[in-house]
Amino acid sequence: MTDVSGKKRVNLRDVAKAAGVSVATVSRVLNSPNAVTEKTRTRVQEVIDQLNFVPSAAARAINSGRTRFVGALVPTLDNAIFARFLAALERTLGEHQLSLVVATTNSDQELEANKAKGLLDIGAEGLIVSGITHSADLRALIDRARVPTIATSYFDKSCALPTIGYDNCGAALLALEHLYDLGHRRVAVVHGPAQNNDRTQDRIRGLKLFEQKTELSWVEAPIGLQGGAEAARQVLSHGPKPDAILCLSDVLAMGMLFGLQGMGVSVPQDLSLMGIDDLPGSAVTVPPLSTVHLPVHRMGEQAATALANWVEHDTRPDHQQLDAHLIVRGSTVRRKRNG
Amino acid sequence: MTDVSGKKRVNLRDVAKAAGVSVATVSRVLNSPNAVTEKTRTRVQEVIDQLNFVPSAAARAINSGRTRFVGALVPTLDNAIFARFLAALERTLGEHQLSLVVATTNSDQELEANKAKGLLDIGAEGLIVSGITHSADLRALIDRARVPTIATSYFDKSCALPTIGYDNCGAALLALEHLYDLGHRRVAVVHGPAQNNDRTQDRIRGLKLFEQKTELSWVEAPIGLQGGAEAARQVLSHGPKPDAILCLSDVLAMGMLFGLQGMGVSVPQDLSLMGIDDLPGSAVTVPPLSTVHLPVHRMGEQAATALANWVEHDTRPDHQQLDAHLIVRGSTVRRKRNG
DNA sequence: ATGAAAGCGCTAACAA
DNA sequence: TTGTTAGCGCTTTCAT
Repeated sequence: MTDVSGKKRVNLRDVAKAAGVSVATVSRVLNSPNAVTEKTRTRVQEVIDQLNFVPSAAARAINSGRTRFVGALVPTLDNAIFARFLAALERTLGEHQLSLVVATTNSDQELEANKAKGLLDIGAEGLIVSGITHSADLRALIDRARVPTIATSYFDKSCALPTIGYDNCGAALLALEHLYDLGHRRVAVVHGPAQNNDRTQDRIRGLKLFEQKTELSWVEAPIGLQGGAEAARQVLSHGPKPDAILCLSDVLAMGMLFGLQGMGVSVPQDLSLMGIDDLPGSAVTVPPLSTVHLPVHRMGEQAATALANWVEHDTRPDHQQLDAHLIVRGSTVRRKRNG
Repeated sequence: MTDVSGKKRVNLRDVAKAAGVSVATVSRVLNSPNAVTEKTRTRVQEVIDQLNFVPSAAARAINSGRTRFVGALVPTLDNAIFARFLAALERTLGEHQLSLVVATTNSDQELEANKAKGLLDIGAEGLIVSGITHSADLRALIDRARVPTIATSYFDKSCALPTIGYDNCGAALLALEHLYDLGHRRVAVVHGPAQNNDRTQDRIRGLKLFEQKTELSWVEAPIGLQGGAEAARQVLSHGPKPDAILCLSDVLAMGMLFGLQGMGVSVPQDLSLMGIDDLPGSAVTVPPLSTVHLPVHRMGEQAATALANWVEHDTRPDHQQLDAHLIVRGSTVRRKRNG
């Protein structure tokens, strides 16, 4: 702290002096209270409270090697799905007395590696990354520094990093199967930028597994309501009208809903529409959006807990698969005989 | 860093030894390069690069008092408006080599004070808070510790803290005047939880200034699409149908749009609808949303720059008012004679 | 311009 | 159980 204030911060020695004990004892009541007599402990604690003593995080870090914060690298804050994830992450890390430093990567692997390095340089004890595809630099960095690092939003037990996430491929398939079951055969798929985004790539891969049974067309659009709305135009202007539109994220689907509405296309009368994510708002759109629920909140909690344990007790977590499940609402209906 | 890895991190001494200079010299090329001969400087720099030396942030902090990070306290991440603000804040702080630690307060002043204390304890050099109303604890904390702190999302030059934000009262008024100009006299106002949220309170205050000229009714709803959608029911079930609905945030307005749509009410034919915020998605709703643009992105940039300068050069920033302006789109139209 | 050395506030051996 | 003391890696006088 740039001690602008006159009197400098109270330190261990001040407390020790005031309590009539040694610095070691004060340090003990802070770090291993059981190693101190109850009597001295309470006395010291009183002095600590009275003097409003707060141990210097820096001094502590330099000795114990603990900084008590971890870093999270996410593509963007500007998407409710990550914001929700981070909210849960932060809350749960807090329960473990860990702070969270957020860095956004804009889905740029080089930027991601740089920011990760920055986080490590300032002492991050662990890292949360999105997905399993990262630059060689970042992988080397994590390897070399042996930083506890968890990959999220993706489940892949063959990944070198522990993954905590869902099966993106399966989630997409869940959606497409639902549309298939409803009789839709011609499906337009709208997805965010696939480059540098393995979650999206994996969802696309899932859909391709189904390509014999359905006729798929593809549109890439920037994530966001705008992107979804603009995609509507593309979907309807090229080729024959699809039976259904599958957006690989809910914001895209909401944007699509507006886009279609603007063009006079009714959902689900004219075509079915689905998303993936299940944002809170997806239940109140008109019609309410069928989607695949992705448990990002739980993902945040589990990632936080796993990372905290790894950092604190050096216990590397196992991969954790979270369940993604279909949510059928009003935006998807059985295909009418003469569409 | 809990040095799990075998060989420990390179330190200043290692560099000094390898370069054949003293630790002081190495420290100098790091912190005041001009105080060193070009020759030695380059030589030392080479060794630094070669050994991949990164100064310990903790050790640096303990000496210089600099931790190079600041904290931001926001009500929630789960609202695009804050996410956008933080994105800009983070980006711009990065340009000043400052990291950002985010803490969410859930609009709870006590929680806010606790989290602020936590941030300060771990060495935050500055703070960004939302609004100007805070617990006595927090005010005392900021005062006592003399932490550079900027209040955002609110402009009030009489505030003890420098404020960087817009005139919430005026922004709301801008919206209501627009509705008034279109001939609307009966306006339902939908706002988020007002308790503990001075931005909302100030917007409400603004509207009340206009209460002689318009007949205002009030509905409070949780922020989010859901909240907005549910508010639709309330707005239309109590009392006579309003000429227009003014939502004090865009997400609420979007939710309202869905809610109305679900009830068979057309915007803007049956009534006009406005928001405040101007989210990117607000331009693509159907109809596109009239709103008041709040420059949160610029706010993030300016807050970051101001805080960075305060922290680095001890220059307390002035209050900065950002311009909020009306955006007229399709959701508001002139009131028809026989509504 | 450079180096030697004294800390910064704390933790962790080690001793008592 | 408690105290003494040696660092941790760096910055910063103060000499040279």
